[in-house]
Amino acid sequence: MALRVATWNVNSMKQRVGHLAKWARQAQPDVILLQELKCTEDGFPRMEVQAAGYQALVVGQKSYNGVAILSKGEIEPLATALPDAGDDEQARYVEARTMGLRVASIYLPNGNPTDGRKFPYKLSWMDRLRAHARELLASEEPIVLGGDYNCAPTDDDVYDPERLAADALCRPETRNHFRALLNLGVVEAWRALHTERHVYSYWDYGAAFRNDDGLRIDHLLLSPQAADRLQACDIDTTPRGWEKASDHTPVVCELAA
DNA sequence: ATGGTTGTGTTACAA
Repeated sequence: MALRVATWNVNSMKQRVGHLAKWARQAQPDVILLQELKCTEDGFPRMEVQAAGYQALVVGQKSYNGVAILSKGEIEPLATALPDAGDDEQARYVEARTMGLRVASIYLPNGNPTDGRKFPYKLSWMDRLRAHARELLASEEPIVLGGDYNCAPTDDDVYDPERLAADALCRPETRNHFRALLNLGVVEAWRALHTERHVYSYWDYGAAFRNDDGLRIDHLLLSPQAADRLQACDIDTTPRGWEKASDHTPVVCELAA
């Protein structure tokens, strides 16, 4: 029986707990990496998540950010932030061991607007992620680093590359940092198994989903030991079409047992 | 089209 690992930026856990439970019933993922909870650990709907069949490890903060790892198995917490946090208190990283994997839920900074403090913060956060990923890979474990990377890796992952060329999600600096992460030896699961262009995981609110004006910015990055077990990876657009949807939709991979 | 939308939490900010 294959192991299913999903990532989903839910854009408010409070607003989306119903969608999460409904989708989990249909898709039956074993592990779900969540981003943009927009709640504290105290505000996390633990009972509903438990009723859906999942244990949860939550790193939250008021109003913004927030990440969690949900699992049908036991969760051994390993980290609640990236190393070298300094004065960075934003809840964007959580890591654990579960179902025989090491997993992390990542909410990479958006970086817009690019002319202020946010873009340098994004790039330095990516540097910290890469340094930590290098350490993790030395363990030679099966690892899944999943989340909202706020990076469309190439123009093939963007509905209108020219219009978004200067956006922090597409800027060359962002893409160079993302490639540097891949160059450590991790595999981006969806692209490893698909050649289609212009397939997306995020669409802005308004008419974007209707018009398929999206970006592919939610990714599952696998260590070689996980990538050797990769059997499938798909983007499930169903929940994006539901009433009161998140602006992101889940990405799911299957790993051989 | 110089718009448009959502969520949090307060009338602004982040996305």
